[in-house]
Amino acid sequence: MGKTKSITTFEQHLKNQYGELGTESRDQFEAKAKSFIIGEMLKEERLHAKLTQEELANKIGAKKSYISRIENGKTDIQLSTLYRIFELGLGKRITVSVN
Amino acid sequence: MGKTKSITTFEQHLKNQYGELGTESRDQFEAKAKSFIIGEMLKEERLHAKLTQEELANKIGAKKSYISRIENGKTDIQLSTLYRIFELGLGKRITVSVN
DNA sequence: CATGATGTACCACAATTAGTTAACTTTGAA
DNA sequence: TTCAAAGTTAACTAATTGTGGTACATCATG
Repeated sequence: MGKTKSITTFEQHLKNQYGELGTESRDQFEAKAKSFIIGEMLKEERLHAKLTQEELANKIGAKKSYISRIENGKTDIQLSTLYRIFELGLGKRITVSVN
Repeated sequence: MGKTKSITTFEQHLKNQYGELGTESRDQFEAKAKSFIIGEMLKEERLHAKLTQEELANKIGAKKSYISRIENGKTDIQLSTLYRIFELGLGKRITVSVN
């Protein structure tokens, strides 16, 4: 069974990192929250696979600094990147579903 | 219950659209296949909501041509774009899970 | 503490998406 | 068939990811 994380779990954490909602819209805030969640999932899976950021980066032809940025939710990644990292890099299967 | 589509479903369709696997790598091929699947999901949900591409575009502050490109899998979108379209535009919830 | 391994931040640039406009094509209904 | 609405495509610009490289920070452990 796959793991799914709720956005609410990280809301407080994000407020600490980015400050209270104010200047930015709710949408932008949620986008950051979701990048953060993806990052958390990646870190979890990477550690589970016992790989360092550098090893994972090598597997997909990227640099460790890039993996770090994604894990910390600092960048909005493309779908193809999501697949490349999880499937090519970690041998996991990504599923996107609409509810 | 959310809908999930398999990549294999569209493999033949993609071969028709892009030709046989050859010059491009399997990875690139799968990336296209997945963009296509996302597009199919979007079209399905949009029609279910009884919206035209233009109406959906207006809801998220975009143009109909952009929606069309996504529905036809012609562009590799960012995660934030995926969320914006489905959640803001269609009121649906996107879930990304790792198996 | 000292050292090496791991992870993060910063800066710069190339490649690609995001977004617009406008023309063209398809579809469906009168 | 005609016409308008809906959808597709191309061309182009602007914004941002993707990427490399380097320096810095953190962590674990002898």
